[in-house]
Amino acid sequence: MTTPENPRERLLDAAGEIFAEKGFKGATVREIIDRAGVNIAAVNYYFRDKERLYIEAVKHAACGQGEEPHLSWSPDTPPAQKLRDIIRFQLLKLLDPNRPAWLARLIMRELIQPSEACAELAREYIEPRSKILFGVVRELLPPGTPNRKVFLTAFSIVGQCHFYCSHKPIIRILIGEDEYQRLDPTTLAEHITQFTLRALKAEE
Amino acid sequence: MTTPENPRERLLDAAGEIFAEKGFKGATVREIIDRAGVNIAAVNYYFRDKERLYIEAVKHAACGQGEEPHLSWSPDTPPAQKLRDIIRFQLLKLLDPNRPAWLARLIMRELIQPSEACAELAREYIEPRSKILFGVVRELLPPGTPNRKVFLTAFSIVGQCHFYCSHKPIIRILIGEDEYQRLDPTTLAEHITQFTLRALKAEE
DNA sequence: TTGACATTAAAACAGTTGTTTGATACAAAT
DNA sequence: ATTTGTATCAAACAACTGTTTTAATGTCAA
Repeated sequence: MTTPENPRERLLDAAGEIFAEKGFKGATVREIIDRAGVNIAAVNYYFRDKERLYIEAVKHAACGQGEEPHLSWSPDTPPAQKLRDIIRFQLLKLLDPNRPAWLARLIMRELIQPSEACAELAREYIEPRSKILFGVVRELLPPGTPNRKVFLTAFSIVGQCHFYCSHKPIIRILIGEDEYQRLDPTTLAEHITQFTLRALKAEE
Repeated sequence: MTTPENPRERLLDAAGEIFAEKGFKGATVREIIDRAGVNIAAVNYYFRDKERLYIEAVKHAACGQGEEPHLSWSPDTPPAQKLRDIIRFQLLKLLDPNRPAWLARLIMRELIQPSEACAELAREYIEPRSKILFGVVRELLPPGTPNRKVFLTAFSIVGQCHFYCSHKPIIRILIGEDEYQRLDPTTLAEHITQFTLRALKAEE
């Protein structure tokens, strides 16, 4: 990512990063303008104040996040393979250090303390994705399985995945830094997939 | 819960609440001492500074929240029953409406932005508890199962439980308020236990 | 060149922050 | 009664915060 030369976007980039890292109160405008390499008066000039900068930074981060590779299967793909793809895709997105990780933190902050900035973000982003998982789970379960069982199963899957992201600091302490480093997304994806498939296969 | 009259605990209670609500930076010591009804110098007197107050407040909220019924089984308890007890116990604690709601937010803040409190909490509180779960999982898996598989399995279990706490707002949106209200801890515990036991039984 | 406008710069502002001070009240022990 | 130590208080402190001001700079058309 090349750093843009116009101060407005430089501010947005720096702000998104630092706001995600330290929260709204924890981040100072001086630190932001310092990383952006602009004068402090620029935040008042391009945005009204710190809060307006925050809102714009969140929107900028959410929209500018590049296109995602869509999950699309051929009609005869076995549901077990679809499940594997979903889990792997999710874990890669949650744990890949190459990806800008601070967007996830921004969203987790909004989970705890929602602001109007990204209130609708979770809804527009998560809901369509969960619909896909619900469908695959329904394929894997016996026909006529009640709705409740479907999403309980789906939550068991997603819960396993997100745990490695949301509770990362604690996992790191529990199993030690060395062991943690060996937990690559592919290994985890395979474990969760097998774990889930066994639980579902024994279902009937 | 009656408010204690000694300033130290009054500070801890007020601090936990406000830190959870606004985060470490967002909360001011003046607001805390105001709610606690003590003088501002008390935070320096009983704790060294704001940060030490924060650490103690987190630990106080996580651990000191009433005595826990200890998990103790007779030597001939089958491991499957132990697992069921652990899951049920955990979910009851995570979703108990009597438990102040701000406790979860406080811990989630630590997960997003770990401070020294997170490390102390993990070592003093979480580690001993996880040891118990690791032991039960080891009983459930075939003898000689490698360590990594043990805690991957344990994380699959804990991940399923904590998901209902950490992602509560999203679950509420996804399945609707009515359906959410019907998700009592007992139902969830039974689902997760069955799900896990099936995954492990098919193991061999 | 001149003037108007957009942009950047440094400094100052006013308010809030965490923290410390020094005095005071109270109790128990000498 | 005097001393000793604990606990509490109002007040002040120094540092940092977001924001504003004011001046300087650059750009481009007339």
